[in-house]
Amino acid sequence: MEEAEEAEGPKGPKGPKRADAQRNRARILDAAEGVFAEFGPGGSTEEVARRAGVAIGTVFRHFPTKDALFTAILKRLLARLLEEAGELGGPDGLFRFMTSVVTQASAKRAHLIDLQLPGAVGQLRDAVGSLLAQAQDAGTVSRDVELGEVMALLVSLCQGAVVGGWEERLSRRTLAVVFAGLSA
Amino acid sequence: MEEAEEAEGPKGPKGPKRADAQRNRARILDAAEGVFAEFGPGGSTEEVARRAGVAIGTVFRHFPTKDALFTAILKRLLARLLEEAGELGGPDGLFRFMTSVVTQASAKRAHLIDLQLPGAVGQLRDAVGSLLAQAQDAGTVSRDVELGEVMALLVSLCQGAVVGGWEERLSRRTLAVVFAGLSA
Amino acid sequence: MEEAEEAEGPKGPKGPKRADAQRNRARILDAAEGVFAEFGPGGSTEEVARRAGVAIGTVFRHFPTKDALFTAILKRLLARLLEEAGELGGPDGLFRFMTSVVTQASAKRAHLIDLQLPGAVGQLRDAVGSLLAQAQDAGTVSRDVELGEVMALLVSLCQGAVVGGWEERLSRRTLAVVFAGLSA
Amino acid sequence: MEEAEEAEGPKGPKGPKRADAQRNRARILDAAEGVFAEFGPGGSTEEVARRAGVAIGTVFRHFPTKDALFTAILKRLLARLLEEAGELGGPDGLFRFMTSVVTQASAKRAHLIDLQLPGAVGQLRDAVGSLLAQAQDAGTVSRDVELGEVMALLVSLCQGAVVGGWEERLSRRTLAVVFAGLSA
DNA sequence: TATGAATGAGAGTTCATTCAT
DNA sequence: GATGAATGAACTCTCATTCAT
Repeated sequence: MEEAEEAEGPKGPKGPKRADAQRNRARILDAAEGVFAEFGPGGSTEEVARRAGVAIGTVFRHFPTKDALFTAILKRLLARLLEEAGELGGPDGLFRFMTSVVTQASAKRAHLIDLQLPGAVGQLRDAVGSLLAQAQDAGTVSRDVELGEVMALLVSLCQGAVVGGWEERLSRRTLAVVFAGLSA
Repeated sequence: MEEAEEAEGPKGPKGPKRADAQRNRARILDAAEGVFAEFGPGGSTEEVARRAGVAIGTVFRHFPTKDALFTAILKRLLARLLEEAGELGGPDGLFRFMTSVVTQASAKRAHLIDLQLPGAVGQLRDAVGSLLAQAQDAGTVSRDVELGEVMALLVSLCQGAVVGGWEERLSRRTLAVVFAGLSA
Repeated sequence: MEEAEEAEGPKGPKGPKRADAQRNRARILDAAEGVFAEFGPGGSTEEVARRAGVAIGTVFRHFPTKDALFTAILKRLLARLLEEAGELGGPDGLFRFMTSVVTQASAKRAHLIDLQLPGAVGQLRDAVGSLLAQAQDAGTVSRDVELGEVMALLVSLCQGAVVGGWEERLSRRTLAVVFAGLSA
Repeated sequence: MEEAEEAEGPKGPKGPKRADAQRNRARILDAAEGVFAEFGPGGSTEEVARRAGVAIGTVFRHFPTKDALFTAILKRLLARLLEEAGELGGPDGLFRFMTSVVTQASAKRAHLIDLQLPGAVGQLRDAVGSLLAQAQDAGTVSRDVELGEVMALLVSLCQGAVVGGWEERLSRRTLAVVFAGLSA
């Protein structure tokens, strides 16, 4: 319902949505990402409206509940991750993807997981699964490793990076341990 | 006020605190642990009172703010972890400690980190550092590994276990990857 | 936010505030004046809302704290007093002003002073000072009298009228004694 | 009920009240006077207990409600005033009494009036009436003056002194105006 | 009699959500 | 479609009062 702008061309079947409405939608999402990153899920919707430069009513016109906002944020994040995963591949595609995701999480302090989107993990799982297979084919990752623990590690590292506020060096060294474990 | 159990004068327990008060304090902490595990930091204090079977005023007599409750929970958790760490040791003491912590986190869904206690991480860090040194002496963990990434991994895995609701098998396999990485 | 009525830019009223909002603001102030007159500063904000016929949230939208309500009430009262003082003058302007203020205090039971507004007393002091000067020039008030005691008497009489619930006759006779003292 | 200690000798009909109980009663009254002077009627009873060095239960054993505390404070104050009034007399007895009362009010910042005791004003009124009569007989106060306005002025000046925090000079000058008015 | 832990109604305040403008 | 005032339930916290110890 809300993903119209990504899945369709400029004149998709949804009809000619007003330009300012689309602009507002994006600004609200950006603002919300910042607010929830800063204050957690408890961040107030009025603060979102303020940062987006719109009135509170506009926020609720676009996202009828706070949960809808959460969902939309996660959906957008997921789309970006999937796109990135699709562009990667080869022996160290998995490692590069994990590094990228963890780095982003750390930088944006986005609580990737507090905002649960049913099905979202599934899609990401497929993409990671593909990267894992390629890495195992190339011998970069041991055949003993299953997708389950890779996802678990990915999620864990994101959370850890967010709450720990990891610097670049810590991030690199921590990932190195995990990568060594996956290779063993 | 809350540190009675560790900081006592030479003449024993800090005054004859009434038995029912002590009982209530413990019940409130137990209830709060459950409530915050279930609803996150946003869980309501009234729900805590309800589960503890006391009136709301009693909760606030024992813990004058919600934050004081958070702090007390974390303090108790930390004390337990430190005790456990003290009893472990030897080549695989580190691994057994990490396993235990992650398992507990997963079972009790305690957000170990959202509740920040100044100094708490420091004490835990010391205890883990000791276990790490023993493991490195025994050759169980590589000498390249630093305490920083061990702590980062420990925190990450706890967070991951909590949000992911890991089953026993997933927990074991995920830890195995990390342990392999530490040994490499 | 509250100072709109006196501090306005060159292009008139600070934005087209909605009519119902302005109406509500006035009704809340009126209601609050009554509630605090009746119960003192301890009067409840919910009672204010009830009397104003709005929900509690509306009160807090207009006045974000109880103190802001106090301040706004006093500001409005002060504005009225200053306006009245400006219109008076001549030999018995001071006496007429004091009579008017005390009468109002008695009638509305407004605790003129418990609600302290920084600067407020200063402005009133200036206005009273002007009336005093005129009275002294006309010989109605002795030259020995200073502004300090006039203000002290004014405040005292207001307080006394409020707590004493003075009838008209008592008010008149009490003021007569004070006026005689000022003339002597 | 509470005035036992003033009205009776050391072995009055009330029986041999325990010494510590009497001591506690006085300490509580002293503490309460200070607390209510500092925080107004909103001052908390727990603070009273703390300052008196007793537990909260003891406060309520002596004064079953907060209002009872108010009443007792006022009663004690009144007794002192009456005693003082009885010792004064002569031409300027009234003026000296008023000066003394206002000075005390200013010094102790006691809100003499917020704590209304039915009947209390009556007794004080009689005492002041006697002083007034003597002053009028001596010609110090005009025969036109009635007791009503004297009481009103006394109460007003106390209130004014309390909220205004009068210094000695201001107190003296303000009273001088009033006294001039009474003499005229 | 003194204690102080427990009570619970009620306070001020916040915030997701609705709806008249 | 956008606005922002209004709503009211829910929250944290306070305090006069009760009662088991």
